[in-house]
Amino acid sequence: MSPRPKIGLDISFIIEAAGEIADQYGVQEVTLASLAKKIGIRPPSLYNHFDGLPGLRKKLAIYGIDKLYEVMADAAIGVSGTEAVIAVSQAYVNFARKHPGIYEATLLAPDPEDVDVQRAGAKIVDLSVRVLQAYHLEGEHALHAVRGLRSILHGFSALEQKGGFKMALDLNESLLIILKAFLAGIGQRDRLMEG
Amino acid sequence: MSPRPKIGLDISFIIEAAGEIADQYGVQEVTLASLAKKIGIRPPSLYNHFDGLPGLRKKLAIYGIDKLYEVMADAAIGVSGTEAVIAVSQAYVNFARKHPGIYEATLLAPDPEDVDVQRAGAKIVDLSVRVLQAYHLEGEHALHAVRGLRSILHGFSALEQKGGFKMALDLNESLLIILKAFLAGIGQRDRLMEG
DNA sequence: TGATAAAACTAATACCATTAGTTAATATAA
DNA sequence: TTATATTAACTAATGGTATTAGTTTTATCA
Repeated sequence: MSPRPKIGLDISFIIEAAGEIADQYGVQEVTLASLAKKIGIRPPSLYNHFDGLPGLRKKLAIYGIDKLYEVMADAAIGVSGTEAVIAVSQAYVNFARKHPGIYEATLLAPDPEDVDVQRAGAKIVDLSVRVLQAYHLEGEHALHAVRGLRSILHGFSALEQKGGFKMALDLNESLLIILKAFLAGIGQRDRLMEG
Repeated sequence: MSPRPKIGLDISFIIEAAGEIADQYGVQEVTLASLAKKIGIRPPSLYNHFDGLPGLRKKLAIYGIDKLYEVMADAAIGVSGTEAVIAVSQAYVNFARKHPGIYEATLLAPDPEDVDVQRAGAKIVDLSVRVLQAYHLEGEHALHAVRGLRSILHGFSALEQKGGFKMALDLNESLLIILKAFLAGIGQRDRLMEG
């Protein structure tokens, strides 16, 4: 059928290089110029591998979402209930800490509605739904809970990264307390009755 | 002492113009070129008002934080307890919806450790602490709770903006459920005993 | 071996921030 | 009121950026 591409730079290799730049210098430093320099080619040559800077950002976003999913799924192995939610959450936050640039790139896709981006993100949503099923939430309540968990995890990660938490107070302890509070609130049935 | 500046463009006017560009076209479109064009001067002239693009970003961040604080403080008037927390939270999220570019700029200061930026942000933290005092949290617990609330609000706002919530599910309902769950969990004393 | 297609390249363009140096106008001081 | 100092605009020039067009090299396949 279609002839194999000539032996050149592998697209995965290129995206990984972009991820390294993002983690090391920040996602804004991922330019066609810096990326080309890192892998030893000229900027225009990159257009053979993706559609300009927007194309690179999309591929990097999907790459990051996939990597994030992997560490979350791995953390979910062998645990259940609240313990599983916390393990998955800590994996999420630790990924953002270890790969600040790649994590930031996960939300920097030029078009969030893009099918490929959506499909990658859906896996994380599905995993979150499964892990929260221990709380036996009814119907839409499970979806609200997923939004809450994701809001906490992204908000916490982003604020930690951008220097939003300035107090001298243990960050891991904060995360644990926040998660436990949210999960306890999600778990109780009569929450809506009170004052 | 120091002579008054000649009648020229007011810095507040310039920053407001930058905010309009941010809200209309996205914060990435706030360039010295686009801003100069909007206010009818040449790009280099802007250097008389702030120190290049980083200087503009810092001023825009502080401007946004101040505006966000205003709507939050206004929402806190005449309410107390859980009602106050929810009112302030909704004001936060609504500000991010109404001013997506300005909101995004609040976290885009070139140096988050900058004294002026910190001072602006501290007012929001203080307000959050005061509003959460209804829960009579002991010592550090109040600070963990503030971090949690801020994580939820920023995470929710950012994900809503970046298209992170794709399900057809009412967003305001999600926010309310998330907040009530978190606050219920924060409120109960024996949370740490369970499973 | 020869044809094809991929992937590199050079050259050129347009837009961006930034710096240097200049000019005009205003406010302050005598 | 006049002279001076200061502010805020300007033009011109530089270097970095993405991007397009057109060319060349090279690997793969028939």
